[in-house]
Amino acid sequence: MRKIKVHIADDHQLLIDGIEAVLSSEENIEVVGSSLNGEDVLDWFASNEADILILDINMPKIDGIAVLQSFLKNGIQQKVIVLSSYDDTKLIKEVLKIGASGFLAKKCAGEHIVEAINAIYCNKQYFSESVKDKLLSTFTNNLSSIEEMSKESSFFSSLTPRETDVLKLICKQFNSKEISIALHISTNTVETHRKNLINKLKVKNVVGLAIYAMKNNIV
Amino acid sequence: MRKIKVHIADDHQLLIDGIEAVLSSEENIEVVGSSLNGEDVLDWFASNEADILILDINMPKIDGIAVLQSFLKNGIQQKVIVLSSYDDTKLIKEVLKIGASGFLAKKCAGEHIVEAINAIYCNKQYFSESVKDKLLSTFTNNLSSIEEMSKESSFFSSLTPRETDVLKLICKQFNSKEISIALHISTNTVETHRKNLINKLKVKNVVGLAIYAMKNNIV
DNA sequence: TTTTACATCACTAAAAACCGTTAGAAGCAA
DNA sequence: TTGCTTCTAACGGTTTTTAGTGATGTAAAA
Repeated sequence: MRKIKVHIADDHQLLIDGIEAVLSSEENIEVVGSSLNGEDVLDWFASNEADILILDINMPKIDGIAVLQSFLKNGIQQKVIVLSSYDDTKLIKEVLKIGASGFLAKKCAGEHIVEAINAIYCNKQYFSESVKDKLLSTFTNNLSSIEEMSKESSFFSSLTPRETDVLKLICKQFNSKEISIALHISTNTVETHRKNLINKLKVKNVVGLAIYAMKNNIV
Repeated sequence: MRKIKVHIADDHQLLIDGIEAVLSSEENIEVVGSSLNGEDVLDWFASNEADILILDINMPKIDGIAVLQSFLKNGIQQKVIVLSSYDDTKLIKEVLKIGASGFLAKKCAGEHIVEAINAIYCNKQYFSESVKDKLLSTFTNNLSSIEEMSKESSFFSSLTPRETDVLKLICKQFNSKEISIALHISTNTVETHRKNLINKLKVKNVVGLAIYAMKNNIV
């Protein structure tokens, strides 16, 4: 019998080992590789292949979203199950749009990951219960959700290097003046970057920025 | 042979199942229970016992710190291995002070959890490599670290209910006026709570508050 | 009973953040 | 070349946060 080849990507080795241990009792599933960050995922898939990629969103360097976008850009048809700590509706829609086949919240049980792998291997989709609920409530609460989805697009448009620099320092609780000194630029420039960050990430203030940064492991 | 009884507490069922799967291959270790939040941990330990508690810091309702404090308060001598996504020096020192015997960053490998359980069962301490590095660098960088530790004490002194209310709304990117409306109090009061939060948590501004909230799963 | 912690509100003044808009220079790609 | 993005910078103005200090009522704890 041909086994389903799985690659696991998560920045917590403990979770990788855990999932691997869960899957080891499944006879038709084989873990063929793992990565601790998005860069490693792309490197691995450049010279290897797997049937299914289990991909965490929150990873350092290159995050899960960027990995999916890279697959999309390069026309790689990879079956992906997205893992996330947050079952955020925006996040779910976004990853589905950019090519994920399934979405599992980390709070779901280990058995579901087996179900998800089997379902997606058979070209089905898979969502954990909590995720289904979230999605349904959005559709019932808002009839124009399709338009909204397109508006929400490019929500995860990646930040420029400089914006990332500024964001990191914001999260160190630096104010604009301190950031300007650290980066050797004027405070006006720092404030421009701040404004652009707030607009780009569609948040209201620095708190939104900090939370975005935390959720996306920029900190 | 008597098996080491282990209880696992983490808000991600997937991680619990993973650790359980990792431990299932160990003959001398037995998982006797698990909890998805701090409240469940306290309930469980009220009528059961385990040799070792593997305790995640970031949990909803009652977090890991509060669980440890509760053990301390009630004179319960429980061997605890603390799990955390963040190998923050402050955090490590704090949990050791309030009774943890070991500290594992989630980014460490599954095998280390087995090592940690065995070591702590024999009344030793256990730290993952990254944690050791962090601690050492603090001691070398700062000779007066002992005094600092005592200063840092009560860092995690829990917030009052009202402060928590305000903090939650801050994390929703509400400003003071919006918070005052939401909580039916004056903006002056809201600003007092903000000030107290900033002083109590020893942060510089709202960003520090937001990050604290994220790390402690208040959001 | 006295102290302590908590929640509430107020006033001032300075610092910082936020908003909108404009615009030049550099680099890269169609 | 032209268009696009990024980084840089500036101006003027409004809103919000932060810091410091003080004060009151209430309820629980010592």
